[in-house]
Amino acid sequence: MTSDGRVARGDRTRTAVLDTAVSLATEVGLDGLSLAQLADRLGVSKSGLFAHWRSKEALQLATVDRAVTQWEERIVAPALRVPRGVRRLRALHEARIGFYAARVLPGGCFFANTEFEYNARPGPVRDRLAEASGRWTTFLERLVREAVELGELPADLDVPLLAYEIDALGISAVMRSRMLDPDVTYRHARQGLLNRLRALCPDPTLLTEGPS
Amino acid sequence: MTSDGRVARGDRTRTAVLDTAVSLATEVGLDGLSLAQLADRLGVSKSGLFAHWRSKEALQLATVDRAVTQWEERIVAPALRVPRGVRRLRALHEARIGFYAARVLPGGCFFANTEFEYNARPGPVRDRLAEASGRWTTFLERLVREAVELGELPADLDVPLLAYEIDALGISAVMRSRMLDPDVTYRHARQGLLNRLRALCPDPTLLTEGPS
DNA sequence: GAAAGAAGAACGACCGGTCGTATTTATTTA
DNA sequence: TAAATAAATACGACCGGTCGTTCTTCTTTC
Repeated sequence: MTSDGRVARGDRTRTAVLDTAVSLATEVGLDGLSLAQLADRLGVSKSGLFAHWRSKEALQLATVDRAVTQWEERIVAPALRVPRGVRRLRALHEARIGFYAARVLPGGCFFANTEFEYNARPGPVRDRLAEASGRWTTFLERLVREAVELGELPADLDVPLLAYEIDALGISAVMRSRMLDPDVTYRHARQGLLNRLRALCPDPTLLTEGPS
Repeated sequence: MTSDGRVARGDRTRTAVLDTAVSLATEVGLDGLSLAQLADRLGVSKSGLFAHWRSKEALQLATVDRAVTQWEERIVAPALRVPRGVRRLRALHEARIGFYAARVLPGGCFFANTEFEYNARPGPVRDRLAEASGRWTTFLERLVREAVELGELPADLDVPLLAYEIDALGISAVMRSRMLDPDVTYRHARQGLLNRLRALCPDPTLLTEGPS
């Protein structure tokens, strides 16, 4: 951004490049991303990329950041527009499934490919992903805690454990939907959360309607 | 194997190479595996590998097969030595967690790195992994069904759904243990399964003791 | 001495990265 | 307003290095 708030022309092209980089890395992996291929898809020359990022690693880092932003825009933001409580928990779950379902069919999904490439390998990329994972976990636990405070879930609930169980249903949905039948996978992921909440939630009317 | 059942000398060296390849791919990923590095670690020359496999791709495929075998020896086989029913389900879960925990700390884990590299990318590697995933799912459902038939779980249980939920707790344990704290992750994975079974199992004595 | 096997140099292809040049864009001058 | 100049950007060619793969050479063994 320029100092007066307008979006500089360079920033626009940067974002366009990064969006393409995310979608390319979604297909071939962040490691498999080659600058020649990226430049080809963008219709620019390879050396032009070095005008915006000093190295491939810098571009990869920016790509990760962009993917994190996309994730939060696509999953976190919509859920926050739903009333808090278990309804919001289910909306988040649904948004997550939808996010992956939408991208799994044409190609892959950035996080599904990237987190597993880089986890446990020290380095700046891993650090960013670990940071994003931590933010995500904290966010999930906050949502569960809010539902408890609203009285929609038992007061003596193990909040981190339920957050983990919810996350588990989402993660496995991502993974299994790409190896096995996506339809039954997503159905199981939805039903699993519904069962879990039904067992905990004293007010059944909160769970009667389908996913928002 | 030779026709009379003895293990041919060539097969022994092939297996040794593949074990090293699995452990190397566990660290750098199946894509990141380079023949020079593999030959180095084996103390042989790069061209020697071409005597056993006609191309790198053939060696990668054999590496995947070897990893699947290791998985089944390390996780499935021990669980089958435990009495069937919910005890066996918990033993399988525990074996899975232990398998990953043992390999996560030094480096990575083959499947955690590889399945996500290759899922949704068509090709022979993906096909093998999908096939192994299907076998695993079928196996899990068989174990759940056996517990139902023993009367340890309700007769009207949704078997595939519970199998999915169990698998979900394992998958997410693998994933999260590498980005976030492994100890709390594995604890959640164990407790999650215990809670789920406790809610279903009419006989509490089956769940009193700790993991085998 | 001949056959077999492994070792290592040599190959084409591709990678990330650099550089000199041409083309576009913006600013100044008449 | 139109022409001229300055600045920024994009481009294709090229470099060193690594990859998978092949081919030649040398050692070993019967």
